[in-house]
Amino acid sequence: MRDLRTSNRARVLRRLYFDGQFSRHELAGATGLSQASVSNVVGELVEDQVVVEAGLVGSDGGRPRVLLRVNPDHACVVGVDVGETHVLVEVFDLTLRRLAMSTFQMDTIANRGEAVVERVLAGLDQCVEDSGVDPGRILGVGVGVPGLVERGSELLVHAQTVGWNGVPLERMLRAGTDLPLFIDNGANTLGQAEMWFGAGRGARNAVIALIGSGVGASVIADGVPYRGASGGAGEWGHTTLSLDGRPCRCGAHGCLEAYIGAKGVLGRHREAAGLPPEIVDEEVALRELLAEDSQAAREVLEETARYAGAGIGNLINLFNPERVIVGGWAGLILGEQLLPAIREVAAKHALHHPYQQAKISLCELGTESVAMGAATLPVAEFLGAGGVRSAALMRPTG
Amino acid sequence: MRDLRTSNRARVLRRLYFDGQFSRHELAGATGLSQASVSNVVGELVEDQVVVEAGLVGSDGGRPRVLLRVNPDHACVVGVDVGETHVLVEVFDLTLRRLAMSTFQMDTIANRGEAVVERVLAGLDQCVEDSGVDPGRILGVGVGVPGLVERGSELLVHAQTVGWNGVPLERMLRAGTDLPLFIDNGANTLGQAEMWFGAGRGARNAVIALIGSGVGASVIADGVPYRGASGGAGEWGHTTLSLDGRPCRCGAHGCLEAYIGAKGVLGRHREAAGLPPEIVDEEVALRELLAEDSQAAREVLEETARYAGAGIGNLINLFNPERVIVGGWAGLILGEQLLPAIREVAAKHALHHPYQQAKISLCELGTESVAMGAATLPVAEFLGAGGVRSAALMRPTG
DNA sequence: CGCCTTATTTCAAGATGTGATTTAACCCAG
DNA sequence: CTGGGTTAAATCACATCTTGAAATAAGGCG
Repeated sequence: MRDLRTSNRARVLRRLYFDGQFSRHELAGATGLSQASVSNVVGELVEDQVVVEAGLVGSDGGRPRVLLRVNPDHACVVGVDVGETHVLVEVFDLTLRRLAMSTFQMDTIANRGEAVVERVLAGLDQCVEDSGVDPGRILGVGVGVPGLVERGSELLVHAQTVGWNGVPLERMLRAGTDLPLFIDNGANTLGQAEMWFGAGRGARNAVIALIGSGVGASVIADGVPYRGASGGAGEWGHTTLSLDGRPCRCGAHGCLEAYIGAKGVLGRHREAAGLPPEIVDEEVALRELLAEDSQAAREVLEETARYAGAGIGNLINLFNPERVIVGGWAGLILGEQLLPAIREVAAKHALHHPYQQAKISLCELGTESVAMGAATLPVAEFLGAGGVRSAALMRPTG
Repeated sequence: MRDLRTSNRARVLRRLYFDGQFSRHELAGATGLSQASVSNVVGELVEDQVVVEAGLVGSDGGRPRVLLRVNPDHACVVGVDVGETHVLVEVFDLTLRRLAMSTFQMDTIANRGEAVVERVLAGLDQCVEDSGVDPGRILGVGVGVPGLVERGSELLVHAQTVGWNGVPLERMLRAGTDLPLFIDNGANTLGQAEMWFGAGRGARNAVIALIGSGVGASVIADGVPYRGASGGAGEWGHTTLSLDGRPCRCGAHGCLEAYIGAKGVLGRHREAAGLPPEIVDEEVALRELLAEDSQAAREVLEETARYAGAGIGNLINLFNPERVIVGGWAGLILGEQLLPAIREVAAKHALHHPYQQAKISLCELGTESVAMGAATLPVAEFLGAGGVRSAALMRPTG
């Protein structure tokens, strides 16, 4: 009994959130509830101002239907993208339209957890002020971080590449804000954004394959993010694709990342061209490589497509997804040109049947989607609680 | 309201099924229900004879607790293992103790769907007679098949290796029995058996890695089998581990199966020894290889451990499981000797954090567990329905 | 034998879903 | 402009279910 009403509210609310406007009558059909129950539930939701009426739709001779929709201004959420060299804070309304943003570049966040926290809190204050929202309406703050999030007795962030080794980010942020905090791997939050609003809409099983300097993946299984036993699932970049192959920064050999990560692609090119390693702007270098009209460049790119295609083939064989969504800054640059070749290779390496099911495409949202995806976390909590601030959304003090 | 009682019955029943005996009092704590509700629910379950009282436990001065347990004789289930060269039918009581079995060897089931159906039905009749159970008490028949099960408008079995290309097994069996049918990939049913009664007990995230002539995996994510978009998830054997490596029977190159499948191991050995390919009893040959005291054999086995370890490392990186359970007839033979080496290699290829979470061990149940796991399917349905024959368990006719 | 402790059942109240019925709102023909 | 027709939404009465509290059951122990 306790949470029957809650779950029915959640059903109705989710439908309205993701599938737009419905009348009470249509909601009954869509949610499987009786019309009487929908009436009751909607009545509560309207009274709570979570849902508002959005006009009438006349019909051929009957009482017009009253369309309902989620009230975007009922509450707002904050999304934070902690990248390896920047901190981005954004405020959204309930439907994730951006109200304000604040961005800050850093040389590196390596070993600078305190500075990151400071920037996040400053950006939060700034954004709230700029957007003019009532702080009491903020459902929570979602934070995407560039590493593994371990949920033990305390939430710890492990981001090897920037020297974060068990950073208690939640506790550190908690010292500066009372808002509910939701912290997850940035790859997962980006994936979540694509699932809600991008290339993953409508899919229940998808893999978002992210290629940047590093390589990772976000897995959605049966509609929910799959995190594994300790939040470490989806480490696609360090799967072995070529036993005893190129050395990888993780210490192993033959990892996918060593071939298709931006550093791997550029490194292979410089080796092929007989040049010494050099520190460059990777994004510029990658674009130059794609534009370069040389045998060496073509070969490196062809090989990149072969590795990426085989890697995606592996994802298809193991996860049998409806969608494989390629993203990450390097993934988008490479994908634009190489996607047809990648599809071809994946088709060769994946089994016929699962390959048929999988649509391989590029991410549709920009790189800001890490913050937007982070902001989905408090929204998801809110929807699941049927449009009420659940325990997880209660501010610890008052 | 509709299924609140059902879900509470299911909660109580599952607890009793998987965690043994409880008093009503303890059940209240364990399920989160109030004592009054537990009393009501248990009252119904006892009246339905799904649950029986199992004696008293005295205490220091209070009313003794009445222990409850699932009634093994309330119902029974049938499990069928359709292998590439045999059909095994077993009858179990509700707690999956075997009551009877019937096995039948075939040269091959290739292109012999009709013959398989005939043997399954004959075995079913035989077993029911041998066990003396009332056919009306049979909850259903679970069938594990050696291939992919596609659940579309009609259930179709695709088993490439035996030439089954869209065999409508459910319809074919339906012609010979009214019992509810549950058909799944044999790898999945075996995995299910290990999760309920074997090496996977208590884990919520696990991968069962099966090595036989072919290689596959069964993935359990958050306690439920993960099947992907169309039942084709877990095709571990055809993930690429060595780009452009050994040719695989699937047509691609460098598949894991080409290295660690029984055929792959034996083939590599014969090549290393400079012998021509030969048709042999693979199991015997594999045992001989393990016993052989030669440089060539040692190298082949060492290489096998390296491939298997890297393959398992990939599973760990992608799924972050609590357990990796190695099985399959060849997996058990190889694993017994190579498991330490495999663990070592996996540790090198997997990232540190997810590797730490994963316990790598061997299957605990014998090869009959395919049939037993198949039998868990109707039981799971029964438990989920709160100990009632749900729609899925209703016999189509009367 | 009666008090104490603990387990289970009973009871009354409150919450909720649902089918049937009623009311609301609008179209349109006459 | 009025009344019938039509569809949407609200209301009602009832059945179901959970639950905290109180009552009852069952045994130990002084």
